[in-house]
Amino acid sequence: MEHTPLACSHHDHGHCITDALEAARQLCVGRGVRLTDLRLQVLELIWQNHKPLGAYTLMEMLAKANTRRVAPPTVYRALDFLLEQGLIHRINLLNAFIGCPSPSTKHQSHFLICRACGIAIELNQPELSQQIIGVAQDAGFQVETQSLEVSGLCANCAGNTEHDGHEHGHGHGHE
Amino acid sequence: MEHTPLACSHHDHGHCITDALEAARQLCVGRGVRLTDLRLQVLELIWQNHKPLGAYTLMEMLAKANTRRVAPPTVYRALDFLLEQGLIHRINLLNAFIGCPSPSTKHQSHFLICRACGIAIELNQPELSQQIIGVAQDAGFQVETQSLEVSGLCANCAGNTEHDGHEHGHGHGHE
DNA sequence: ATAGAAAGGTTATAGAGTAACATAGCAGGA
DNA sequence: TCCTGCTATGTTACTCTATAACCTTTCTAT
Repeated sequence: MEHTPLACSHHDHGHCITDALEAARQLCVGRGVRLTDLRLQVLELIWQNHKPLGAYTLMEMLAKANTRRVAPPTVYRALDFLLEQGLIHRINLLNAFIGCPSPSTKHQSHFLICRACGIAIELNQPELSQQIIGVAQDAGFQVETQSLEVSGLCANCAGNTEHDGHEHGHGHGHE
Repeated sequence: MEHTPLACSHHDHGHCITDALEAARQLCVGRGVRLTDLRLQVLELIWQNHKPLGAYTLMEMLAKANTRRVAPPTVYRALDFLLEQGLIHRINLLNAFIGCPSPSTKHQSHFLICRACGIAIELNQPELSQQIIGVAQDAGFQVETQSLEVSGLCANCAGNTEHDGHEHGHGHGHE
């Protein structure tokens, strides 16, 4: 990560990770479900940064970390568990997964995704959820899950491209 | 389709198709782009009903219709064209594609998707788009595309399951 | 006519996800 | 304690989704 993408710029990310892992541990204990080594390790890898990671990327990371190579079902099962517990979200736009910063409160999946640096910022907008439910109800539709994926440029990347020149669409390499 | 799923219930779908194809033709002429036989045929197949269709399903349909088998790149190129022209939308949740009823006006991709019958209902809610843009701006994020995919039960299916009993999750077969 | 661009054909492969079955590890009860 | 059953993980093979790379055909404009 060359120019430490945006939300990442000004925070101690180690703190994000330890907080997320501790929250996950407590939450699993409270629910009586088992946060095994593998599941914890996958969660930890997902939290390495604020960019969604694909299942196969995670497999490679696990292989590097463990010297053992895990097969797809292994990582998908861990991901399924984490999804069920609300510890991660799936970004359909990218076929990728990202850590949830507030797993203890039930909420919908609303993300801003930067096409330049790849970061995904989770929104916390209950009013937006409510408005969407309202619109759906007007159509007689009974909402179960919401997935909002907004693509564009994050504050950092939009700022950078504007300084660079007037261009805004070349996604200057990032990883 | 046994119990003609919802929005499909009470409309002349042949009309949907002819309207969509005519609109597509005019739009392409106006833009000076070529709506070739293949592209038109793919669009027509997508409009067969209001359910999103996968690329490989389309390939099979093309094979049946044409006696010739087309390879994946062929159908994906047609889909790319139709996406670029706004004639169809991609439903990320399903890896599938669906016709756009109003391709001439630029708009975002907002859908209600029934998990029981598979129908996808496109919303037309500029205020919702605006609210999303507003929320993004508050985070310094510059929006380029929006994808809202709401999953749940459509009016028809919610009604049916409630009458059937108290169950609501068996997605009683539909095709 | 003919060059260049655009569209489509073909082969091969990458990427994402799951089915089915085998094994290991952890629980609680006799 | 041992047994039993459940949960988690390992393994193999496969399906589904999508694209790379290269070639041929078909338009279009001069």
